[in-house]
Amino acid sequence: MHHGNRHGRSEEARRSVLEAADDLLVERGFAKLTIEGIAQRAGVAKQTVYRWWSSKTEILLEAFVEDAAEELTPPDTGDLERDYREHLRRLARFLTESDAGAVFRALTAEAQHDPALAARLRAVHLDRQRERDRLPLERAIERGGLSAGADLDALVDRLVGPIYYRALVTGQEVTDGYVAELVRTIRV
Amino acid sequence: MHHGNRHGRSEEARRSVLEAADDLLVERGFAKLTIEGIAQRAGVAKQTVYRWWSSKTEILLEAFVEDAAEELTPPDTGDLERDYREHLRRLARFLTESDAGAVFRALTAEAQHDPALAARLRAVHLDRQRERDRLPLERAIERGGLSAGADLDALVDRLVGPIYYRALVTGQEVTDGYVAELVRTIRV
Amino acid sequence: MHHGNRHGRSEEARRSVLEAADDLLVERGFAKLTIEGIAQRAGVAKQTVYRWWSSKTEILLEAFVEDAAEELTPPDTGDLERDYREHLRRLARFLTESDAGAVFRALTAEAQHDPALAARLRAVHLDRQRERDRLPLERAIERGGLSAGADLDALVDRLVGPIYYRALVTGQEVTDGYVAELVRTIRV
Amino acid sequence: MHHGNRHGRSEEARRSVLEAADDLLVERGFAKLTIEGIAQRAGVAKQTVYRWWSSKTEILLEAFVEDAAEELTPPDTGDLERDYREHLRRLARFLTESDAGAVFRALTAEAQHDPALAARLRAVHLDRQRERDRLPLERAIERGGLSAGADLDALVDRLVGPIYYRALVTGQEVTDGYVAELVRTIRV
DNA sequence: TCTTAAGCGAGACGGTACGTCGCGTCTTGGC
DNA sequence: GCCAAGACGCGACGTACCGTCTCGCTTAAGA
Repeated sequence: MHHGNRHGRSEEARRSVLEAADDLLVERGFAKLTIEGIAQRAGVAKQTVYRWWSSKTEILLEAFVEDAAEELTPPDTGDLERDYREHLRRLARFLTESDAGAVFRALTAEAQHDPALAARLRAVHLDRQRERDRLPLERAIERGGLSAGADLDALVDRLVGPIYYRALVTGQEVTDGYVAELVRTIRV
Repeated sequence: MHHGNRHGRSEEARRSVLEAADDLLVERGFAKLTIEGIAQRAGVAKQTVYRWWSSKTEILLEAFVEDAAEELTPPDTGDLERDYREHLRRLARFLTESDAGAVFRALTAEAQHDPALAARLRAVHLDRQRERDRLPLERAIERGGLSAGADLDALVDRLVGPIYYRALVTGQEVTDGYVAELVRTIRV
Repeated sequence: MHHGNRHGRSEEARRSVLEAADDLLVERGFAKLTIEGIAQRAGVAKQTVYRWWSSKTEILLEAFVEDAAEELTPPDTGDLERDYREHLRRLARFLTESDAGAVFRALTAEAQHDPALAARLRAVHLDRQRERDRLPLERAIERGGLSAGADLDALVDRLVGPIYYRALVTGQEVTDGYVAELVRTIRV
Repeated sequence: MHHGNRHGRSEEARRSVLEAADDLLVERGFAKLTIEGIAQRAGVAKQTVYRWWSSKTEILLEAFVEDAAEELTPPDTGDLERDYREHLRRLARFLTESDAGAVFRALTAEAQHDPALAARLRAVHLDRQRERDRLPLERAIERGGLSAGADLDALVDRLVGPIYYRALVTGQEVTDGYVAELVRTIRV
């Protein structure tokens, strides 16, 4: 086995770091997550971490993109409201219960006082997620079940916004009934 | 001027600390906000800070409650939609542009990985704010302009949720048109 | 027990550091002597070392002055040559065999590329030692056994110079016979 | 120009390293002399340095032997004292003012806590230098101007010892008068 | 009036983590 | 087979804050 050479970095070290960061975030929380600790858990030199990442949020971002981004694609049942009921339930569960959701919340939290991170987070995840979020609406327009003139952006916001709000701000539970009522408002 | 006495804390020191914390948060951001720095800026001994607060978020929470909580009361014009248009516009501005909003975002961010802080934040601000947020709806019901059976909680979420979502997550601008369309959905 | 307050540093920490430095120099040698290691062995925070000393040589210098400087006072038997035979033998043993001598050699070594240290070393030790080195000559002049016009500085150099030369440069042994012949040259 | 071949080491790389080491020692001092820095300045891979030398002192030793060892041969005027006056003056100047002397002081300094280096330094330089140092004495004996029974080793020590002592330990200046008086003591 | 105890500014303390530098080892592809 | 390049694990550097502590002061209540 070798460690690093001129033709690029050690993939092994890279994976170790991402996994260690993920594990430690879930185990100890963001505040107690340190680069020193990540390096130690990963069995890697601290310098190796600093060589490839500039901060612990960069590591989390890469880890997040790597293993979690594709989870949240809405289903395609041919029924607009049914698709969103399922999708929003999954979104709520992702935000409040999953490990990947914990990483996402940590990143979103840091992005509040780090505009560069906010931009990166949008670029690598949020923009793509937004496209996935609107898929059922686009399919409904294709099927003719929804007016083509609708402001999809605003409509998506009205669906996912309250979910994020409850998950990130008020901490209120997102019940099936809550989701169902939310989805019913699409018919405007 | 005096420092200390045997009957209670120095109000002067308390104010200095809160102001220093507020200023430094806006100047340097949450990550560079340190208790050591707050104490120095406030001209106060570190021990004095630790005597009365347990963390920098506790200080920010007290500062936030002290100077900002009352800003976000919706107007009462007798017109439901007009009240919310104004209220949501103010909410968006508060979240994205004001100093107090920066403190709120920092606290909400920290609350993502600190359940105790999340609970405190709800207790001292969010619950009360929620009551203020629903005032126009309650007045509309009293006026008979809205069905008494409506689920006000869910309705409030559908109004403020998208605002928080844009301000805290996607960073998209909240335009007057966006607010107007959002408010129009109340009539369901 | 207390650690530090506004009325000066902890004497306990100071002693621990000096002893740890002394011990570690003898155990591991100068190259493997680290401030991190000294702090750990002394049971002291690294910052406490840096607060009071600027380098490991500063620590060694203080330790050296504290426990070793007074060892090398020549005896006073009333016999000039006898006094120097004894003194030079002790000097050789100090330089090549004692722990304090090891510290002295380390400091002299560092002083080769650190003029500030060289000056400090002279100020706190060498100048005083030089005065002790010439005592037998001065007593001999008082007794009338030596011409008052002699260049004492040069004479002292001719006595101690070869001892330092063998101890620090060539590593040749300093035998009793060598010392005896050296001392015999005083009668010029 | 070529880099590497299958028939032995690159003389070009060797020279670059020795020159870089010499230059950097004089420019930055021994403490700031690093193998990493030498390799970079020499335009050579770190591995190439490690392939041929085991430490920075080994490099300096080779550099020292290469360019400086022959400077200190005493003149041969046929006059014992005159030869030594000139030789000791040159020795003092070498030790305190020349670049090669800086390298020598650095090596002697390191040799204080590195017996292997001390032995190497003697083997490659000091022993030979000692032979050069005694040449005038040997010539004087041949000429009959000095008793054949004299202890030449001790005599040489009494001449060069004080010079090294002043140069390496006390830092006092070595004046022409000082040298002259020292040389006068040969006639014992 | 005089003691006395609580709060104060100050700052040293034992720690942990920071981000950087240099160590000595390694692997690679080119010559 | 040596070379330039450079990533790697490692360990120490010197710094910044952490949260705790002791100190001498000021002050006001109560003995």
